[in-house]
Amino acid sequence: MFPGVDKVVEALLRGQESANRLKTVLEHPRTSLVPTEPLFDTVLDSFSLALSLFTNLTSSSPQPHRRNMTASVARKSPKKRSYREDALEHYRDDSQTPIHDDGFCWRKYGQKKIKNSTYLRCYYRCAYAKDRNCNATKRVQQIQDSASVYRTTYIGKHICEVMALSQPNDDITDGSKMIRFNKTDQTMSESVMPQLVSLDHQEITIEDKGTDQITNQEYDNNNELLVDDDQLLAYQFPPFSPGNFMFLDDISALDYNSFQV
DNA sequence: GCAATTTGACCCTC
DNA sequence: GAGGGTCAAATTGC
Repeated sequence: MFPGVDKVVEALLRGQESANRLKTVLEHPRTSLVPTEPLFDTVLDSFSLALSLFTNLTSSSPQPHRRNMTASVARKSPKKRSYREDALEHYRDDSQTPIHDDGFCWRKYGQKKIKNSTYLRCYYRCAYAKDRNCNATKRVQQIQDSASVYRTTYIGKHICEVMALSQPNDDITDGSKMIRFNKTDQTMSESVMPQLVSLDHQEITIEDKGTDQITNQEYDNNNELLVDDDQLLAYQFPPFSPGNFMFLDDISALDYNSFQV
């Protein structure tokens, strides 16, 4: 078997496990106090990881799940953000349907007719931009007539999500509370930390052909994926794109023969 | 009444 | 001056 395929399957199985938990929670909404969002995140992160590993295995073809990370540049004007010089982290996704439900809450703040384009470009920012000083924004624009391709560009990091993960005890916003889990909820505590992905002990190198970016992933003795803050943000931002999302039923459709050397 | 969306104006970069 | 991103008042919907 092609090296690394077991990692992909491992990540998919983890996503499946979380999906099953989510199903259980949704089937008993009245008796379950478990929030669904962490489970959603775990499912989506697992599939994002699987896709990253999978595209690395098949890197001879163009990668649909591409990231274009650029370094942050100091803002020249405090009032106006330059979309060229103040380049924050970017993620672009082309899909046949506009991404409305990507796991984050967006608020539309504008739309504009773009030159040489038939369609309007819509601008969204994080709904918690003011409350949590989250600078994440996204643009959605239909770019092709025939195939109805929608390009969604994510810019900036979701600070609000990081805050949600790092503040398990206190209020995040006025009137909203985070639910604290005790040891009996250990499975949920694991779900709240989606960056910890149990895999075999080894190092994986992910090379992004589009940006020539190489990422090394290390695993500790506890079979947990070691992810630094930047990697965490990269994985959770955005959690997934529908065009690249692989449903559980599709796992069986994996062509393992293609991994034969 | 409040929140989300719309839309024209404003501002910044090239 | 053109093009694109954001602001903020007006509008709409719940």
